Amino acid sequence: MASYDGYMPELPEVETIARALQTVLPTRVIRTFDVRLPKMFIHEGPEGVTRIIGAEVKKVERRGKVLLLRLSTGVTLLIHLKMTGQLIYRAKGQVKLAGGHPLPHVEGDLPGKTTHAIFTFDDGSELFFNDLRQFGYLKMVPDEDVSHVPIMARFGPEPLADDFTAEDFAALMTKRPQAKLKPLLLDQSFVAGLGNIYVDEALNLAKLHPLKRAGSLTHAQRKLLFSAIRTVLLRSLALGGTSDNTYVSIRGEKGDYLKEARVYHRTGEPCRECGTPIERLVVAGRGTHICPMCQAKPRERKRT
DNA sequence: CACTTGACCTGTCCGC
DNA sequence: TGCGGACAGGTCAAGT
Repeated sequence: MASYDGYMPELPEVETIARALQTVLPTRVIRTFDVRLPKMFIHEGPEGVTRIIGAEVKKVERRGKVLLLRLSTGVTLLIHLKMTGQLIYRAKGQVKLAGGHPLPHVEGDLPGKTTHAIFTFDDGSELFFNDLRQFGYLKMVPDEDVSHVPIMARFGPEPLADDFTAEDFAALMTKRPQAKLKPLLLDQSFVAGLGNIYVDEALNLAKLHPLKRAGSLTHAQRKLLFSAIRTVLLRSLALGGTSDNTYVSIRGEKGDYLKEARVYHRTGEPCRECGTPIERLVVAGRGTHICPMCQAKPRERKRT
């Protein structure tokens, strides 16, 4: 069945990268910025790299699945890894990455043929942006425009934010009663940062079928789904994310969440709760994994 | 208006 | 052994 495995950096993976970069990049000054595949570097106006070279990295943040590098020159770099993007950091003189070579899809030493942009810093360290499928991008935006970039403007609440409560989540659900749970949770304007892996994981933990309508949930189920989302995200964060195929940390290390995934990538394997084989179906055009026993299929009323 | 589909890409897997 | 097609999926634009 399933052939090539994606790896999908979602909230836990992007957060893992952001935290790691935040420990090494601030106060570093960018000495060179080499864009090998021009379409991966998006910027307005003619200045291009002139606002990047010589800039000091002030802070690294995450919003949804987007990384934000705040620079001292009044611009922010928005980095989206989409499915197969990697950011690999190498200290000066470092020979081997912690995860060992070769990185997925990077044969031999860096840069590889999927390396599309390279930063070098004042201390001799380097940051490589690799992307097998070239869907990702680096977008340079003046600080004052960041919140107006469409992807940023659309984001819904951060599911792990302290001030985002179960009641807030339940209230949002009542506004989308017709929506099916899976496409709703994948919608970044509903809640930011969930992708295919953690939607499947959260729905299974909450014992809810992905085709169930949001409006059909009881209040208890809405709160249960909220806590399930937080549980799977926090657990994955603790394990360094999910490495299905190409995801690695900035030091080349894989994440361990897949080892204890409940349903994702476990088609045919026994449900950890009841032993029933995990099934794969397609919902909203995406591979979807469920336990058919724990997650009862909703009775769909025929439209007349 | 809400939802679905296709495009963007490349490597892997499967069938013939 | 080789080749073509399906598939993987985040986001956006276009279609229903």
